[in-house]
Amino acid sequence: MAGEEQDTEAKIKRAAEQVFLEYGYEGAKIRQIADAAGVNIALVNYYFRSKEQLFKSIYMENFMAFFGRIVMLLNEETPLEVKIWKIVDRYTDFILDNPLIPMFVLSESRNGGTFFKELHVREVIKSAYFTKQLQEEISKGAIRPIKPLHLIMTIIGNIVFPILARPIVSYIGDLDDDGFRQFMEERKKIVPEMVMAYLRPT
Amino acid sequence: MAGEEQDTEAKIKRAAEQVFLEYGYEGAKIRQIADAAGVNIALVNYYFRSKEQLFKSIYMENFMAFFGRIVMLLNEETPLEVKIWKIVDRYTDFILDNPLIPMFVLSESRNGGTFFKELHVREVIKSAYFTKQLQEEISKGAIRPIKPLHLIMTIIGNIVFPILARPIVSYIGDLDDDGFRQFMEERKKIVPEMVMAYLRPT
DNA sequence: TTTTATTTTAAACACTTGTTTAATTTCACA
DNA sequence: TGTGAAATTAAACAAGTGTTTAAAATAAAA
Repeated sequence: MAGEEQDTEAKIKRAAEQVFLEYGYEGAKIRQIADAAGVNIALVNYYFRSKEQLFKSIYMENFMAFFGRIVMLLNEETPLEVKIWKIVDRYTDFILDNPLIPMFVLSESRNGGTFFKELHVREVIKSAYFTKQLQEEISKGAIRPIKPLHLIMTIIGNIVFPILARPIVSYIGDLDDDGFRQFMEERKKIVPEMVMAYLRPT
Repeated sequence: MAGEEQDTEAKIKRAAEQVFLEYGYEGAKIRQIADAAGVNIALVNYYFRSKEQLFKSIYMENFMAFFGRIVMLLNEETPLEVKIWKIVDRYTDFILDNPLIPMFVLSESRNGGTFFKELHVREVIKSAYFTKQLQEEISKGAIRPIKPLHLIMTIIGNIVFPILARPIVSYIGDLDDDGFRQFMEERKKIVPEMVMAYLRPT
């Protein structure tokens, strides 16, 4: 079975990611991570020095997955309306495949845990093609004026919020897993239509 | 100074609410709560039996504040468009006054912590006047068809999501407290306009 | 094989956790 | 004023926490 087993360090990291994503920093326990990885607890510190350092590396990766995906989609060189439809479609799929990432990334950034600043996210956004593209469309009078941050918040919020509120949404709508997925699929049509209805000049 | 000091039980509960809202269930420590209340740690269990029970009562109250406010606004007997403008305005103010509630309510409901089911929220929504009103407007052809849950998610998500992502939003937009508040004020106009632009038949 | 470095382990460490106990103080009321 | 219940406290408890240590097992190098 050559190649089936991965090296210990990767095994620990994979286990830690799963546990951190489900329970958060405070809720995750080193022993639980070690158990999930099938290794001795001392090995966790042997490879990663401390719980905090292990957490940080995992947080960074997930923040980049969460955020980098948005930036990537925003900067594709497609016409604005096509792009908006595509963002909603692709990002919804991404979030459905990784439903724990948004709550993890957002909830762990509330109490001073702002080491995402190290990633220079602001510069990435400001220099983004999307910002320029939006400004041009506004200048042409093709769409109504709106700040990029408002548009991004609207698009992403409409996709991500139902995931964050999923237990409540599923309960209220009486939805099982398939039902919830279908609910999200329906939003792939509603959200871009709503955004475009707003942007189109009257 | 009669009436200035409240009774011990209330003092503990107020302190616990503040600590739980900021740090979550796992992050909050009994000793921190007792310190914030200025009482001996044994008193916390004396009045509330256990951490879990204290947490639950606080969670329930905040869930009701978060959710009851929505239901209340949804069920006012005003024309639909007026109502949507009013919901966004009032709920934004509510959330700005209680910015920690959304993350608290949502993040603590991810891991099986689903005791909000005890509150019979589903029935409240289904029997809501809003649901009926929406159906009537659709039948009349006054607005385009949409499921109530989609409309509610869209409205609430557009208000609440920026609050959940506030550290990131503030960082990207380079906003201080006033700047963020102004950002939210701008949304009071954008969100209802977007929703109405979608709902109005072509 | 012998030697050296790397990896893994069992056990303990020092500290924090929620909770309980038993004694003390406070206070209403007879 | 004296009595008993309620409120409060210091201290301890048992279990759980992240981390470290020192020895053992494994792998690599000589």
